[in-house]
Amino acid sequence: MFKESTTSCKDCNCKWPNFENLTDDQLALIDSSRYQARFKPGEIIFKQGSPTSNAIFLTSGFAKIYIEGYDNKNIILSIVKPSHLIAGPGSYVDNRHHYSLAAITETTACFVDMSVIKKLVHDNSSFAEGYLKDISKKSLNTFNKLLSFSQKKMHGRLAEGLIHLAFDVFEEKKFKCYLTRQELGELTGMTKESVVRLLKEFHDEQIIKLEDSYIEIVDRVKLEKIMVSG
Amino acid sequence: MFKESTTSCKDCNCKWPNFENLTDDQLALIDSSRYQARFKPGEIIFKQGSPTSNAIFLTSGFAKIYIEGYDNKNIILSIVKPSHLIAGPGSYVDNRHHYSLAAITETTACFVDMSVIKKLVHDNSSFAEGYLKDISKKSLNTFNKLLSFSQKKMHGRLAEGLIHLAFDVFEEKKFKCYLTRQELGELTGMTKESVVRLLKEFHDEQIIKLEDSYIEIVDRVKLEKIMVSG
DNA sequence: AATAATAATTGATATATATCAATACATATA
DNA sequence: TATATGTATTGATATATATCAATTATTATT
Repeated sequence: MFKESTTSCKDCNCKWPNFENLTDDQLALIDSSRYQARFKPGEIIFKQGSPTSNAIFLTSGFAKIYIEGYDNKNIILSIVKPSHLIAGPGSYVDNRHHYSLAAITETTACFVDMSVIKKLVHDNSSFAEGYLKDISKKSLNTFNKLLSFSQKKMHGRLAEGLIHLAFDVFEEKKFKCYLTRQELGELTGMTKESVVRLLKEFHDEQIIKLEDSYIEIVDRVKLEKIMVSG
Repeated sequence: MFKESTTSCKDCNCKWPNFENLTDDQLALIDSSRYQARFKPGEIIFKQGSPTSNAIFLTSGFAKIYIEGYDNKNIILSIVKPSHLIAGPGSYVDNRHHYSLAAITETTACFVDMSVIKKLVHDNSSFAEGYLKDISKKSLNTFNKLLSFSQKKMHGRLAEGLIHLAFDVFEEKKFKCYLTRQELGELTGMTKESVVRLLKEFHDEQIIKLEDSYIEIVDRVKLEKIMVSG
């Protein structure tokens, strides 16, 4: 990990949409407190338990947000990409991260001092509302995860995970799956062995196609059916 | 359910702590938009999917917040009591409730127009921060629920649920358990039959004591051990 | 290119927990 | 008081999924 400095926030093409609510001065404030760093796949950007000193914005690459649970079992909450805010709910509770963030590809990230974000939340009510919307949306995602994990069977959860990866994260029906089988399991709540078996099953039934490190959604309709029914 | 009108917000002894951040005028605004109603056990206060027109504050009694999942299986997210805000994350996303709220005891509740709350969030940044803190805290609770549900075994989850009920909700080590076995299952992620069997097991091991509709935490230390290890 | 380390795969087995079915109990209703 | 409805309990059985163990690929390192 080494430091790097590129553009300014003002002309960043992957800035958080909520930054539109800031004045030029306010955006400049973010810019001045910001620093950028690069991470290799697997490197930890921040760690569960550490202080929430910074908000993070990816400027390139993908990373995983994951809860480190009991005996080394993780739950991947989401795969994040540029133009999203990454600031845990801990920032407004106990100033601690309640999950970890790690790069899954080569990644560049901007660090913005959390006190600057908080100041802007305080000074600019539209920005505060944008922040509120953001964490509300994330809260709903967690609800959905809770529901999936506790009421769906493996097939349904894996289908859901694959659809999410293809259409929300990588935005390609055929995508390079940077996640290991282990990580796919952490995303969908099952063991890596089960992931292997089910992926093979979906492949054999020609719902998906496995090719090298690529996964292609072949029959989206069927996969969605499995997602809702299973 | 019939309407009822008692005190004002100003001298309500169970108002949401974040109301301290409001001016007298702002609190009066809430007061004027507020109306109060009474519910019998089991009655639904609001329903998942309905518009988030109002924020709710209980003034007496207990209620359950629950997600209605697939084939009539619910997840009870929490048991709520007076002096807490009840306003789903949907208010800032799609204006729909993503969970239902139902009384579990005789309950009185205040309804406050959500547009008033939103106006105050917009006008009063301290109030907005209080709101932010509140939903952040709830978000962390959901993380914990996700973790419990996906990584703990039944024993651990039940122990966690009982401790929560005794010490956070009813605030008595011996409490009248208004929840049915079915509901205890929805709270802890298991079937009613499993609840029955495990409660009996805890009772036989003298960790808890079951007496009529009361549950008493007899050996809190042991129960906490089960909670973290299970 | 050779070796080590990590990830993927496969099969056999164990286990936690749900489901089903029947009965007993409690509470509400006529 | 009798009847109906919902809830609690118990036991037997089914099943989804994890765990364990061994093998094969793949990727990184010397």
